Amino acid sequence: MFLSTYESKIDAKNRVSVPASFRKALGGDDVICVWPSFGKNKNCLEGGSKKLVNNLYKSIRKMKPMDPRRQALEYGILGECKELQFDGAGGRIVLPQKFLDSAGITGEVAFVGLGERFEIWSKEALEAKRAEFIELAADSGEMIESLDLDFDFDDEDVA
Amino acid sequence: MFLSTYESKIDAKNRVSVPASFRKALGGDDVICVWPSFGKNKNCLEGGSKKLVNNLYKSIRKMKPMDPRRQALEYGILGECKELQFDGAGGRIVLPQKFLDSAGITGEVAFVGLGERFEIWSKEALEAKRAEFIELAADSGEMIESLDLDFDFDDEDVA
DNA sequence: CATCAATTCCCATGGTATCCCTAATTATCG
DNA sequence: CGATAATTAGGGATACCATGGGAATTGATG
Repeated sequence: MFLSTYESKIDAKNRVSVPASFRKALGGDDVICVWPSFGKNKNCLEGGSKKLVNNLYKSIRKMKPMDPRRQALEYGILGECKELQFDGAGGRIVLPQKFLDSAGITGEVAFVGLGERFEIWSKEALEAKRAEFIELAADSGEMIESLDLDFDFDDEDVA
Repeated sequence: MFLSTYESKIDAKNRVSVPASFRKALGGDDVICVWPSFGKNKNCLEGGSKKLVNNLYKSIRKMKPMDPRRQALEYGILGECKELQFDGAGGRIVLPQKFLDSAGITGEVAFVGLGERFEIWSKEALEAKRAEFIELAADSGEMIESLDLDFDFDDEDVA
């Protein structure tokens, strides 16, 4: 499970360190999947394990062929997704220039863990985004307690 | 179940002892999850077991993708939550500097048990907060008696 | 076939976080 | 009240991680 936010730098070769905890969450996988987010006001990259993309693919195949949502997912994710390999023991990946451009990333990036997927933001863009939703957020305690958290949990469900 | 309030000090390495009773409430888990509260006037950290976060995650996944509450929870909790490991047998965790800053914590902290979750306050901030509550609280006896306490209680339900 | 550019691989280093051992304080029990 | 255990707190050594640079490899081009 990807959690928390980590900041990291991109070097002249477009290399970036994937946070160690994210690598652990991959459970030994030596690849990671990344694609540009196509949400309206989400100027970032998204990513996850190979398994996540596989599951996504399975879900897509269950949708009706002409469903516009299906097409959006097919072209937006499967069609754009890159399987990036870690550089040796360093735990770095190389982000394609095209991806960096589309997310407006230059020097510093932030990895944001969101459960079974994560997002990669330009550091500044993320700060702006955060300010935006904190406005919207009510009291987090209330929000938590409004949820049904009282059920048994099976660890197998979440990596 | 996290109950009561305990005070504790932060050392130069940002280490803090988690109250023994809280550790027992975790039932042998060697990690604890903490994130900054994003409520408007809640200048503290929140935390709970890994299981709590997992359940939270499951609840979030049931919400509509574009629900602003969902995004607030995703970015506010999952995106911020750190899985902190206990330092050996000592029962201490290291709080990230960022967290301390956001909660205005310097030297002394207070753990406040709230059932499934707990809060970590700067000692002074909590005292101020308490004074505020006591202002608001009318007759606490009446308040307790207004609750529905007439049900069977099963110890198993609460860790 | 030679040259240049781009990418991949490998090692080096500085900083940080983790682990381990020890002392002081507090709680528990006889 | 005294003795023992458990918890909290402090400091040093170690391992890990993020990052930088250089060498080797590949691929494209003339």
